[in-house]
Amino acid sequence: MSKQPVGPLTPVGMDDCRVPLVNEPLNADQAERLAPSFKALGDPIRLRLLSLIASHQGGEACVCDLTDGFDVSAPTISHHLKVLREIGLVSSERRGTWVYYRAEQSALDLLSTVLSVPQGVNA
Amino acid sequence: MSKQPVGPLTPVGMDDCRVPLVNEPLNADQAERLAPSFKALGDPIRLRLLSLIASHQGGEACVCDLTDGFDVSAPTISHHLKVLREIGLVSSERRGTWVYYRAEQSALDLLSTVLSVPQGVNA
DNA sequence: TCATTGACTTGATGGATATCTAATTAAGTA
DNA sequence: TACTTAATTAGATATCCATCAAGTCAATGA
Repeated sequence: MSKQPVGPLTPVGMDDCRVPLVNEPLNADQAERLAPSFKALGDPIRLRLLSLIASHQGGEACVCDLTDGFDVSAPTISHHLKVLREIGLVSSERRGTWVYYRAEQSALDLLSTVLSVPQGVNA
Repeated sequence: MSKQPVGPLTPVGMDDCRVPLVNEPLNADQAERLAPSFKALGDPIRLRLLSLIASHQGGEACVCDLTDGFDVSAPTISHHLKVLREIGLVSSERRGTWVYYRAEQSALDLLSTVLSVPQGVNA
C-alpha cells in the first residue's frame, strides 16, 4: 500500500501537470505522474490502437475492429488495451457481446499541452 | 544493417507524422517511428531532464546544472541524456570543460501535434 | 608532466515488459 | 443445456532497460 499503482491520467489530481514542460522545470512528483502515460504511448502497437480508436467513427471502436492488421495475437492486443485503459488514455464499455473502447480526449490534450512549445519561448 | 537503430526525430522523414492521431489511424510505419520518442519520454528522470533543459535560461543547460536534485548516479544521468539525444529530443555541444544540452523544440512540437485534439473532432 | 574535475563508456545485474499458448469468462443461440 | 464467438486472464519465457561501480576520455591548471 506504500506505492500506489500509478493512477489514471484524467480523473483528478493532474491539473498541476497541464503546463508546457518548456515553461518551467517539472518537479519529481509531476514527472512521476506524467511519465507512465508517455511510456504507455511508447509502444507502436499501443500508438496504433489509440489512433484507431480515437479516429474511429463516433470516437469509439469495438475490439473486433482492432484486431485486424496487427501481427500479434488477440491476447497481446488485449494486454495493450489494458495498459491504455489503466493509464486512462481510453475507457471501455461492454455492450452485449462486444466491448467498445473510447479515447479519453482530455488525457490526450493534457499530454499534448505538456509537450507544446508556446510561441516566443527561449528565443 | 537490416534494422536501423531508430533514427532521430527532427532531421527529416518525420513530416508525414506531424498529424493528430485522432484525425486518422497511424499506419504501422508511422507508429514505429513515433513510439521510440514517446518511450524516451516515458521515464520520470528523462522527463525532468528535458524540462530542465528546455526551460533553462537560453534554452540550454550544462550537465553540471542537471546532476543535482536527482537520486541517481552521474552515469545514470549521462545514460538518460544519451537516450534523449539519440532520439533527437535534445542536442549536445562541448564548450571547453563543459557539455551543454539544448532542447529540440521542433521535435517537441511534432509530438505535441500528434497528441493534439483539434476542436470539433468526434463530437 | 601530473593532478583534478567534468562527462562518458563499459560491463554486470535485477526488475520490468511484450509475447505466446492454454484456460477462463461472458453473451448469445440452437 | 450445450455450442459458438468475443474478449480477457493466467502462467511461462525471452528480451529489454534502469541502475551502479569501475574505468576511460577530455580539458584545464599547477
